[in-house]
Amino acid sequence: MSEQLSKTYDPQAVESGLYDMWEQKGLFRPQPGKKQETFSITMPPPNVTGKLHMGHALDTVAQDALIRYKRMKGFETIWVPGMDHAGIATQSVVEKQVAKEEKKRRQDFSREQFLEKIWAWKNEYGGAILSQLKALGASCDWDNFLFTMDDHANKAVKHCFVKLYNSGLIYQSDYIVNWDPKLQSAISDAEVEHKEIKGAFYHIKYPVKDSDQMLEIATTRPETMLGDTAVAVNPEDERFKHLVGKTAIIPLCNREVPIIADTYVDLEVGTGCLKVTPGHDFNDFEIGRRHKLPIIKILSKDGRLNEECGKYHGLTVDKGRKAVLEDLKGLELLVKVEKHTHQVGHGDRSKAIIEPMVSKQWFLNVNEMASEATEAVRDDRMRFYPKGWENTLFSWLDNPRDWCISRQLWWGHQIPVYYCDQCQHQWAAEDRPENCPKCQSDQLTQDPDVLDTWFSSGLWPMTTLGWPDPQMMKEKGFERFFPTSVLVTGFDIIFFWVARMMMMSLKMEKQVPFDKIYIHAIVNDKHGKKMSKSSNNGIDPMEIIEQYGADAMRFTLAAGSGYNRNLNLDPQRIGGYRNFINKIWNAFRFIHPFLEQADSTLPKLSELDHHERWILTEFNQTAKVVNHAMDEFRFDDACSAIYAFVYNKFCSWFIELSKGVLHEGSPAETQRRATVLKFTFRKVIALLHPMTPFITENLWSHLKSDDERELIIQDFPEFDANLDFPEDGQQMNHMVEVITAIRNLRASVDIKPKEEITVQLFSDSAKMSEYLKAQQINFYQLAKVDQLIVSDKSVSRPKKSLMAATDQVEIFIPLEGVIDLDQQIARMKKELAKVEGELGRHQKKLANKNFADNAPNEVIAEVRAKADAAQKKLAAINQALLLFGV
RNA sequence: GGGCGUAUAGCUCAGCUGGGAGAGCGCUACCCUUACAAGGUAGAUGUCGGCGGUUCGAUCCCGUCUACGCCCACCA
Repeated sequence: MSEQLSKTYDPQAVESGLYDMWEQKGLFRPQPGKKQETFSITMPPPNVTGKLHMGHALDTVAQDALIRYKRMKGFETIWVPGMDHAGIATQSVVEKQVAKEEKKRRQDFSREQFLEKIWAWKNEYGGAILSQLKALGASCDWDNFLFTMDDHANKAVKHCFVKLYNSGLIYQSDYIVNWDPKLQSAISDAEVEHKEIKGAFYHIKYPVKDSDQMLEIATTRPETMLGDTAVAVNPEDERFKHLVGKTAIIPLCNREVPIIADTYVDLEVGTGCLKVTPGHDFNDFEIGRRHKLPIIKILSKDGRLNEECGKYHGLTVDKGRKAVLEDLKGLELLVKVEKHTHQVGHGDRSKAIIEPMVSKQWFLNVNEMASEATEAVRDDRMRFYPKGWENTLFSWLDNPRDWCISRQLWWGHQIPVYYCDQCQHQWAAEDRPENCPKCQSDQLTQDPDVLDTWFSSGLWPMTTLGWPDPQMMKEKGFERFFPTSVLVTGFDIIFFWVARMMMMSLKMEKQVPFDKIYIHAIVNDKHGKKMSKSSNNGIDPMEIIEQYGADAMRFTLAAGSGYNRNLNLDPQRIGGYRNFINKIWNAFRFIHPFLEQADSTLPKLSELDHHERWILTEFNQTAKVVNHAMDEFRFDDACSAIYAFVYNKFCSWFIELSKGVLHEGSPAETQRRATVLKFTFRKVIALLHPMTPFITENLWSHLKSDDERELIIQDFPEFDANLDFPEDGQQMNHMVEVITAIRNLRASVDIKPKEEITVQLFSDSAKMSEYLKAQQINFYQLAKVDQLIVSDKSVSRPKKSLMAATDQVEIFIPLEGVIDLDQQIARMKKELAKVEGELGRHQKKLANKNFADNAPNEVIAEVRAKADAAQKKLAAINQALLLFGV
């Protein structure tokens, strides 16, 4: 007890060492608790290339708060951390590095060589984010850490793939996909972002063979005409009906193509004639299928025009477009150019313009899996918080398109499909086979593609718990922890990730992957703008932690998190909550010297005094609110309840009221008060621990007894009916009201804080009078009232005084000759008007027959009570005004 | 084009199943009161986006308009 406590809270000093202590003592590991229930969370694995940003911080804080809450409640908890190999992102980083340092391209290396480079990079630079999670206080179980490219994860992926392959859900097909020319890989629909681009409609004439007629088509992508294999019109279109079945000639390449009729063509749009490019347009691909049109690919992997394009071969799409237009102009086939803005797909990673392109890819048929997932949400086996997000999920799952799962990358899980070079047999296998099962040849080739990163992510909640290895599942407690309790994530990956986990888990294990899904807000800057490098409005969590401490940042994020979808973060708020942490710190400094006098248990309840019963009651209410809020993921409500209790109850009143007792009370009183202070404060920091683990654990070390363990595994406070004293609560509220009124009166005439005053109170209630008399000493401490006279209302009131009234008590401060009478009268008249207004409203309501007939009884009673109180107040003020001669 | 969401104090946001509005920050005044000036006490501020409707009563429910977000979508 002899150590010096700094006057202000110093986050660096307070927080340091605690994380290592928790970890070294194994407190993050699952431990059976008193509840006999489990609570598990799988951490959304951050990218190996990632740095902590505010979004992660919020995600982490929400999860950690839940885990700590449940751990303290006595659940056996596990929070499994991991890291994602982030196929595209990581490969790009290393490609850039190699380009810079060695002036080489990926293709200059063998696959094995390049993968070695990526692993080397990963081991050296990857995972910086993990230590940042620790700085935040994330109490995850590092012993169960998993990297998505670890052997075990790889086995899980292969196991799943083979199962799906053998059941026929995974198939290979020449299909039109989103091709990212920068990555030179296919990407899935979900990875395409549509952005508005200013382009143009080019109207082009196609000659009709053996005629002088021309068909006018409109397109935003004229260069794709080099791949046209038909022109389509609507079968009902009178303008073109007679041309159906004839042949059109594609200019520039002079290809003869059929003119076909297809209902897809809209009579109203464009010219009514549609050029059909099955190789490079999603709709045209479908039309092509219906009409068995040939497919001509005009682009190479890097997005340039290929050898099909004759003289345009080698040009980029952009240059090709210009050249094509130039030539059309020369042939007088370019009719007009209209400005037009339209949506163009971009790769969400590479930002490159996506080219629809036919290529051979692997697909997962998700039809059935999607409806299984939908059903599981509809019948409440999984529940979204807030519930509204399930619509977002449904909108996607309700019209599923097969998922393109192959990527033409090296970094990732290589597709476990093998080809026999001898007999062309193709099959999938979990372990690399030695021989072809058909012809026994040992000349085998594995499919070169890797799987979409989200394929492995989709298995994540299972993989991290040992699936599908029976031994490992046993060790990691799959039985106990799966389905996981809650998934905490942002709405931006509902499609990418949440939906995929649902599908995979239901397919593989016939179980949902999690019971609840808490979707938290996206963190923006204080004006609601997305934080981004280009706007330069990002707030770096690590800088905040350095400046204000992890606890202040955590509390800020938690206080801003409920069912909202945006959290607009104002750094000033963090400062405000840092002050709150400081408040806690100083409350402790106040209690600190008295700890030695405190007992370790509360005295008999009958011995507690009024204020002690009151603070225990208030704490009880707070604990109730916090528990409820935490169960519903209302971190905002939990935080504000604690915040209000600490400031408005514990510090402002209980500590203030305790000063007299502690300094001037009898030894027994002092000891009792010290005991209650300690008892309550211990509870408060326990209640706060999920939000602000560092300072609370630090303070706990001063407050715990020798045989008690760390706060992180202490009981979480809950409502305790034995410590609930409603009557004391009500009385105390009256006293607070009276004291506030006195302070108010003092302020109104600038009575200096140090100046002592006399106050006369009048009340009709004997009980109230008695109570107020008993509180006399507190009036001195809280409002510098050195003389308090309490009388019943038969006693005449002092003249020319400061006067105020509550519904039960009249308050007079006699200051004859000192006060400005007119000023006081004006103040009282203002108050009078306010109360009159209130009363009028209530009376009007009560007089309304419809109200009396229809409103519920309790509402009527409430209004009547309010009217009553207003009436009494009004009478008191009126009477006082009479005394003033008004 | 469809869908979702948001409009409440100067700023950022709460407001539970309808009974007449709250918090934090900021602001004003006065205080270095022996836990804390990262503090204390007191205070000011709102046609609860507009217009209709339901109801005894609407910030809350319904309709509609306006503004701003976000998501989805193949209008060539």
